[in-house]
Amino acid sequence: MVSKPTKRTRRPESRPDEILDAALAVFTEKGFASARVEDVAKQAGLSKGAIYLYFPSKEAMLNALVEQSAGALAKAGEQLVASGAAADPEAAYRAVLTMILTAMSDPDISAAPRLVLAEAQRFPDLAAYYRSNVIDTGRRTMRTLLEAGIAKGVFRNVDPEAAMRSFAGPAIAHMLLTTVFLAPGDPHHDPAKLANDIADIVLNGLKRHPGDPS
Amino acid sequence: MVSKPTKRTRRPESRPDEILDAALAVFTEKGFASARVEDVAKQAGLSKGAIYLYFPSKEAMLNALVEQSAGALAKAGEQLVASGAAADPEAAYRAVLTMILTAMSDPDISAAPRLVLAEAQRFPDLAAYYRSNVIDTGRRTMRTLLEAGIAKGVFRNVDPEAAMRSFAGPAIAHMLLTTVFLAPGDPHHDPAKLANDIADIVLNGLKRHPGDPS
Amino acid sequence: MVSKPTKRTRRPESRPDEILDAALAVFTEKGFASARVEDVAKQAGLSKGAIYLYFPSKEAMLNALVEQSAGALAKAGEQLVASGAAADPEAAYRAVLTMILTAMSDPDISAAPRLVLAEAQRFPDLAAYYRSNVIDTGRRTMRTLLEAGIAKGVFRNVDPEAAMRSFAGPAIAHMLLTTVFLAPGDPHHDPAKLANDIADIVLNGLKRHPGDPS
Amino acid sequence: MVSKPTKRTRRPESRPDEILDAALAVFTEKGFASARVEDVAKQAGLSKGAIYLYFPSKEAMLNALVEQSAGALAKAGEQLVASGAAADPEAAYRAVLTMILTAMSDPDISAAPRLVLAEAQRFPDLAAYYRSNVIDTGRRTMRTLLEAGIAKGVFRNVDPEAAMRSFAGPAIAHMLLTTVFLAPGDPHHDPAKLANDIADIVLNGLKRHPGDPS
DNA sequence: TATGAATGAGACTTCATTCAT
DNA sequence: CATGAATGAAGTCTCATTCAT
Repeated sequence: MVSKPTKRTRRPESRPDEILDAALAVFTEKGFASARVEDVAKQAGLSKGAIYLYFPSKEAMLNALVEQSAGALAKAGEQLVASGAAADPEAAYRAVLTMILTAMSDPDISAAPRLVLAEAQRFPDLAAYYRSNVIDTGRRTMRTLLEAGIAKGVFRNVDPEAAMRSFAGPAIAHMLLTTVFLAPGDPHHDPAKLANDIADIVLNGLKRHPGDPS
Repeated sequence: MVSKPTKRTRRPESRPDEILDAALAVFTEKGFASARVEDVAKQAGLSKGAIYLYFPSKEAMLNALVEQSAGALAKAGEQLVASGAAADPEAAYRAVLTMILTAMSDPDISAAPRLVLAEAQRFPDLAAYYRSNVIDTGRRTMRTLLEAGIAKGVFRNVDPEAAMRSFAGPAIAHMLLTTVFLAPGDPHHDPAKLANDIADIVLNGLKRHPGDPS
Repeated sequence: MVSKPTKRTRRPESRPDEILDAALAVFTEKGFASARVEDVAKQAGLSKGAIYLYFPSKEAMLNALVEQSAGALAKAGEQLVASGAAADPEAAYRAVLTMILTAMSDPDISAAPRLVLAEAQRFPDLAAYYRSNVIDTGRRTMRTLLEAGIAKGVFRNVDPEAAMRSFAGPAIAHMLLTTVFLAPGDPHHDPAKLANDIADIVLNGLKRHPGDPS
Repeated sequence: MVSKPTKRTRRPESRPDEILDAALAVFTEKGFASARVEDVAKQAGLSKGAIYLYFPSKEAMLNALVEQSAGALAKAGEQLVASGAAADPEAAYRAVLTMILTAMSDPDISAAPRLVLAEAQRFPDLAAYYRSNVIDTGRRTMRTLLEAGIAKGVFRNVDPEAAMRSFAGPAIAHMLLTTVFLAPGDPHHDPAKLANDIADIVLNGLKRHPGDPS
C-alpha cells in the first residue's frame, strides 16, 4: 500500500504505472466489463479524461496491465529454479511452491492472474499472451525441474503432463480457495507450512521408493 | 439444428431450461456483463422479450444457471466416493479424479464452473452459493476419502488442507489448460490416462512406504 | 361497488361496459400512459387478449370511456335546470350545485372528469369531444339559468363569462380538494351543506340588493 | 432560434434551470409518462445523456420542476394579501384574483399547475408536496383575507370552506377553460376585466347588505 | 370467445470516448 | 498536461398488440 501522495505532486513518469495499479484494483473488483473508466481515474487520483492521455482505450489498459504483471511471476520462478534445479530438484520445487503459494495468498499479488482467469475467455489475445509468457514459461520450468530429477534418479519417470498438473494445480487450488471462495469465518492457513506439506505429498509421489519398479 | 419452426411457436414444456442452456453458452463465451440478453434469446430461438416471461432479470438467469448446475458435479462425486471410499480409498480417488478430469475436458460441462470462476468476484452471493453447495461438498468428500485411507493405514497422516489442494488442484489445472489456455496446436491428452497418471503421483505421495516414519 | 361475480358467469352483452369500468379505475389510478392493458384485463376478470376482442386498441378504450361518461353529468344537470330554471333560477342553481358537489365528492363518479383533466392535453380529440359534449352543455345550461334570473329581475345584469366561472368554479375546486389534494387527516365536508353555503354566497352575489344601481 | 452553436458548447451557468424549462414544456404537452427524455434534451439543446449529468432520473426532473415552480405563485399571492388584507380585504381579493387570473391565462405560467393536476394521482409525493406548499398556503391566505373582512364587518360570517371554494374556484375554472378546453374560435377574454367582474360577484356575495340578518 | 405465450418497437439509463477550455 | 461537460451508441427492460390453440 503506497502512502497516498499529496495531490498533484507526483513524478509524471510513473503515471502510467499508477493508472495500471488503479486499473488492476478496479478491474479485479468489478470485472473488466463492469468497471468504469471513471472509477479507475478516481482510484488513480485523476480525472476521466486524463486516462486517455496515457492509454488509448479501456482495453489497452487491460492489455498493458496483463503484460506488465505477466512475466514477473514466471520470470521469478524460472530464475529460482535455474539457480538450483540441477543440483537439488526437490529443494527447487519446494522453493518455487513456497514462493508461489505465498504470492497467491496475497490478494494484491494474485489479482492479476485472477483477472486473466476471468477475462481470458472474452479476450483471446490476452489469453494467448498469457499462455506464451506465463503458462509456457511455467511449463518449461516444471519440465526442466522434472527432467533434472529424473536424470539424477530421484524422480520416477512419470508423464510430464501429469507431473505438471500435479506440480502447479495445488497452487491454483489454494489461490481460488483463498481469494475467491474464502468463507467468512475460514481460518487462514500459513502459506509456507502449506507449501511444505504439499511439497511433501507431491515430491513423495514423484520419488522412487525402495521396491519401486523401473 | 431442428428445422426452424414457424414463428411464434407454442412453448415446449421446458422453456426455462432451454433458456438456461442458451444463457450458459453465451455467458461463458462473452462473460456475463458483456453478454446481451438478445444474444441469449437468439441462441434459445426466442425473442428478447420472451426471456422476461421466464426470468425477471438478466442476473436472475445467472443465479438460476449456477444453482441448476451447481450441485450436479459435487453430488456425483460424493456418491461415487460414498460407494467405495471406505473399502478402497485409492480406487475411490482414482474413480473421482477420472470422472472429474473427463468432465472438465469437455468445454460444455466445464462451462458452468468456469463461469462461476469468472464472475464470483463480482457476485458475492453467487460465490457464497457455490462455496456452500459445491466447494464445501467437495471438501467433505475429499476429507472423507482421506480419513478412510488413514484409518486403513494406507495413507500417511498428512495435513488435510494440503491433501485437499493436492487432490483437487490437478483437476483444476487441467481444466484451465484445456479450456482457457489451450494453445492452437496443443495435443489433446486423454483424460482417463491423465487421471491415472496423476492419481499415481498423488496416491503414491500419500501412501506409506516401507521405511517411512510414523 | 358491484359484488364480484362468480368467475365465468356473466352476461357477455355487458362485457364492454365492464371493461370500461375496469379501465376507468385503472386509468384514473395510474394515468392512461402508465396503465397496462393487462391491469385493465385483470381488473375486469379477463385475460389480456380478450380486451382486444372488444376494443381495437388501448386508446379506443379511453375514447369509449370518455364518451360513455361524458354526457351523463351534463345531461342530468340540463334536465334539472330545464325543469325549474324559468320558474325559480335560484332554486335551480341550488339544486344543480348540490347535485354536482355531491357527485364530485364521490371519487368513483369524479373519476371520469379527472381522467379527462389529466389527459386532455395529450389527446386533443378527447378534449374537443369533452368540450362539445360537456363543457358547452354546461355553459348553455348556466347561461339559460342566468338569463332566466335576469329576466325575472332577481339577478343583476352581470357578465355571463364571469358568472359562469363563478357558478362552476367552486364545484371544480371542491373536486380537486376532495379527490386530488386531500390531506390524510382532512375532515370530510358534507357536500349538501357545502353546496348550500356556496350557493348562498354566489346567489347573494348575483342578486339585486335594495340600493343597487342599474 | 439562436444560431446553433458549434456542437459541444460549454455549459452556460444555469443548465439545470434550462433543462427544467424544457422539461416543463415537454411534460405539459405530452404528459410526464409519454414524454421522452430525449425530447426534453432536444428542447434544451442538449443530448440525451447530458440530462443525466444534472438529474439522476426522469422523475427527479418532475420533482425538481414542481418544487421550483410550486412556491412562487402562492408566495406572490400571500405577499399581495399580507400587504393590504387587513386594511381593505375587498381590494386585496380583487388584487389577488386579478393577478391569478392573469397568470392563469398565460399557458406558460399555468403549465406547472396543470402538470401537477395531471400527474398528482400517479405521484402521491408530488401531490403532497403541492398540497403543503401551495394549496395550504393558498388556504391560509384566503382564510386570513376572509377573517379580516369579517372582523371589519364588511363580510358576512360565512363558512370558510364554502368561501374558499368560492374564492379560488373561478380562477381554476378560468384556467381550464383557457388552456385545456379552449375552443379553436373562442374569443379571448381580458383577464383583468374578468377578474373584476368575478370579484364583483363574489365580493357582493360575501358582503353584508342593508337588511341582512345576523 | 378466450387465453397467454410471443413479438418487437421503444424507453430509460449508462458509459467509453471526445474536446473546448 | 488536466479537466469534466457533452455525445451517442448500446443495453436492459416494458408493454401494446398478435396469434396459435
